[in-house]
Amino acid sequence: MSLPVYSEDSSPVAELDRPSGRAMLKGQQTKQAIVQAAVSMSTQVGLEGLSIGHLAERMHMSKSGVFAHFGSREELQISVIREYFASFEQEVFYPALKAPQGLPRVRALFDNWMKRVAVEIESGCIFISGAVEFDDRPGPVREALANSVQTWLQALYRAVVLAKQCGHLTPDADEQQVAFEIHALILALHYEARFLKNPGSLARANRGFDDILARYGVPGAALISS
Amino acid sequence: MSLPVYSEDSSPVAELDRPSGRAMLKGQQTKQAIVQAAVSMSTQVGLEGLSIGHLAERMHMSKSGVFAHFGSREELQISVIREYFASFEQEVFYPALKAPQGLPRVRALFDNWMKRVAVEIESGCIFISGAVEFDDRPGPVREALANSVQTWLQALYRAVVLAKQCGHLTPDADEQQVAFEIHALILALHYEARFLKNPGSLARANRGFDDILARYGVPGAALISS
DNA sequence: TGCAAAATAGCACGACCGTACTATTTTTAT
DNA sequence: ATAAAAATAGTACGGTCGTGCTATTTTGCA
Repeated sequence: MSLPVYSEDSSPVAELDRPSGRAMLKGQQTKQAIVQAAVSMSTQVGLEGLSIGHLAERMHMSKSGVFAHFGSREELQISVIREYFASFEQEVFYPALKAPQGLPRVRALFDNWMKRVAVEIESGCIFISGAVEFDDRPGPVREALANSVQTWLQALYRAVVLAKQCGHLTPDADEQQVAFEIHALILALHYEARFLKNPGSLARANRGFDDILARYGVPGAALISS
Repeated sequence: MSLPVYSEDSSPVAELDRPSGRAMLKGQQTKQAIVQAAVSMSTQVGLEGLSIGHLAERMHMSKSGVFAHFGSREELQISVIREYFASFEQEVFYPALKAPQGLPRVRALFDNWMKRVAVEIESGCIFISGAVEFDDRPGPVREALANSVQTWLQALYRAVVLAKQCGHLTPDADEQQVAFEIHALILALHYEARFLKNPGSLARANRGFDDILARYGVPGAALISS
């Protein structure tokens, strides 16, 4: 065995981390590949179920070879959370910024979120499984996880606030309430589709969102302004 | 050490299992006490985090002494689920049957559920943590868990159906949708209060329920009929 | 009261885990 | 090409876990 093969992802990791400057060190490439495999494993078995031995096996590396990149299991878990959050941002948050402020953007955020969760019905979601695993287990892992989730929920909340400021929502609409109910729909979808395998959950989450807009949205407002 | 002391619960377990006949065997009492301690542990660390060693320690018994009552870890977990479900039934479901059919009963079910979850914000909920742990881990434990949850959600659903039949809900109300959204509120409350420690979650779940009734409920209907 | 049965304890095994320590190989820069 | 540095492998240790096996203790009934 000469050099570790990144069997997880045949596409080469971006050769350049920073566009200018020296190419990514070999170790950094490997680390990146390990983290990606670790994310993939964690979605299925959770951050607690993630084991360095299994990860090494999947990477065709030795346990100590993998371990050396992180120095501790906790650091590995935190790296997983960071990577997962980054992919979430790229997939859900940033694309929605192309939609105009107000309801269109809120809807884009929700739609992108739904698309991702629809996939995660099969693969699992670290933000949900991690929340259960680190409920009352204080420490840096819990902090990293909670920060990531809060950051995302705050972004959603701000989009709702903006929508109200645009006049897309009725003046009595409580932005925190709206964000809470959107989050609720996603959680129920994940629970009922992934665990209970109830059909129709996806449609119900979508319908729930439409109802929220029907309640708090100003009819046609999103078409006029902005 | 003469006989195991049930330090977990000083109140003696019901001396008579069946009202007539022989008193409960000593072993059955101990088993019952073990299961109760196991439920208490599982709510905090999950069904996967539950270890026979820790359980034995808490019971002031030997590992093998505890183990002998169940024969396997899986059987212990299933016993925990059964016990948890039974307590859920006693606390949430049955008391709500005293409320009249229709919206009052739906509201009673929700209120009792909320009361329980409010406590579980500190202690944890096996139906939620277990769902994440046994997402894609087939086997008898997953089955027992999913069956319990489905039974409860079905009961909630039937109460909604009844409410619509009573004329307490508008004809266009989708009973499955209503049940889904109620479940969603509970899940979001648990997530945001227990994991994120967001204040105000309880009020938002309550407000969400009121909004559901405002949308689908026939105003004053619950006061007139039944 | 004594005896069979049930309950509990004691002990050991094999598996898996994170991780420390050392040796070897590969990479990087001169 | 070579030496320093980085990356990876090898090995071992202590810990925890579920569980099988065998003793011992406790219980319940004749």
